[in-house]
Amino acid sequence: MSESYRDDLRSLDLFRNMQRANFDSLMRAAYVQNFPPRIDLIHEGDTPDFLHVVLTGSVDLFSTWNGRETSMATVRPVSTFILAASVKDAPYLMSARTLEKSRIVLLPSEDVRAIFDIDHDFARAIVTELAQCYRAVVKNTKDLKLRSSLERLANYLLRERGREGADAFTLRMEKRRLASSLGMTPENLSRAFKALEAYGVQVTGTRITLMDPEDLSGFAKPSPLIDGRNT
Amino acid sequence: MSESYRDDLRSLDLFRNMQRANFDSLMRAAYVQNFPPRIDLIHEGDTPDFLHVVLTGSVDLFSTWNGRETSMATVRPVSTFILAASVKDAPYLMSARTLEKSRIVLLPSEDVRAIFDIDHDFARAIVTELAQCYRAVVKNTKDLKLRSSLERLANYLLRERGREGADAFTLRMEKRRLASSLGMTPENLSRAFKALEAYGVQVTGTRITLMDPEDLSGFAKPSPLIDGRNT
DNA sequence: CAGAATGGTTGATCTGGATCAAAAAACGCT
DNA sequence: AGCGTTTTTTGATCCAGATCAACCATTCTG
Repeated sequence: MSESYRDDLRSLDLFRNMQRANFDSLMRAAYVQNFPPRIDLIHEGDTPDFLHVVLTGSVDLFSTWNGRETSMATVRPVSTFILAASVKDAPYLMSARTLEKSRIVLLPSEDVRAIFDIDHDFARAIVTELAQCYRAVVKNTKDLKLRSSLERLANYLLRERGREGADAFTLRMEKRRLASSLGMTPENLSRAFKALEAYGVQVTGTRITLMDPEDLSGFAKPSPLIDGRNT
Repeated sequence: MSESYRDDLRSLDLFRNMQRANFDSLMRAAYVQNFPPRIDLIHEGDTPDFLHVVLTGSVDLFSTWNGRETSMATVRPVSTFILAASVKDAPYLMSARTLEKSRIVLLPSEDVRAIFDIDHDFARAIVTELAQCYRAVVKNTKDLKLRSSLERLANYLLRERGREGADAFTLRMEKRRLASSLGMTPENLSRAFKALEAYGVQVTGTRITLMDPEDLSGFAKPSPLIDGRNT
């Protein structure tokens, strides 16, 4: 494992405060792998052999049932995924596939659990991370159950604006996946963008410009308890 | 705090393995309160001063946005709620109200965090609990995004049957709340029950009888990755 | 026990969003 | 650059589920 990857991992909240010796031991068991786009990394129902960390590229977490499929989340560098399954040693609830060429670190779940048992700072970091994940999913549920698809899109755009810190930005995923993650069809997303023109949303390909964020915000009614990133 | 309450708490996975001294210190700071039905216990957005434990009765976790409201979960004895907010010291994402007369233990979040810092077994238990909660919400999201309301109801009934271990059972909540927790309207729930008669579902008031669980199951297509209780 | 709430059901209607079909645009790939 | 594939858009139609309104059934309460 190269030094630079090591440092990337060490900079994550999850690994930052653990003891050096434990981090080193975790790293010795780890290995890095490069994947082409659209490769299945894990399949829901499988045993969580590894905790995954995305170093570069991006990964789609999705689920299927009865021939249907929905996008649950997107994982971007540098962050981990399927921590809950790893620490509980319970089957994956979601599948994962690369969206683009991606470099991914695999940490054997067994080692993660072993070090969790002996390193209190690591345990603490895991708690914080899990609580964060839990709260993110709760917010997502509120978004789904309390808002219409148009409202979800509007709030999504405002969140992206917040991330970027600018009124114009580029969508970070293709529209079909955005539609799925917002719980709607691609056709409907297209029409929803049209409908938001009335609130100053301009769309050119993947380029979004919010001409009147105040107006859009008046419609979207964002709430820190649904849209907040840190709360 | 009476002995019997103490034992009820101690029997929870969350507190079972922590050191006696730490458990005692947590109990000293705790107090028990009785609430009548339909009392607001916490309000989303507030600061999480206490970790709550339901001893008797039941509590509804719900969320609101823009004048709408949705039921997120029901907490039944003996279990805790809003653990994530407590350990993160971040605002509640959900509100809570008693459904019936309830006895509830309040543990100051501050003490929970302090003891979490010094008791590794407690930390471990918190991780397990949070991972469990996280996975429950993920399953709920899959239920919402991948299934129609009729399918959600059918699977709900099959899960209740599994819990009870019998083909006939009584709904544990009023239908209006069931509707909300399944993400539908009361009117629609009523019609959905009608529609499931075709699969041997008999409804008399709150009494449900599944005349042909196999047939219902063939329609509902339950999956351990959505409906499983322990996985 | 009457009468008022509250919860549940039923019917009629409406609408958000899905589905189907097809054209247009964007994106590889050789 | 040019061809085939995939994505996106547009239009037409359909359907699940929401809404509105009325009515019935409970249960609470004075």
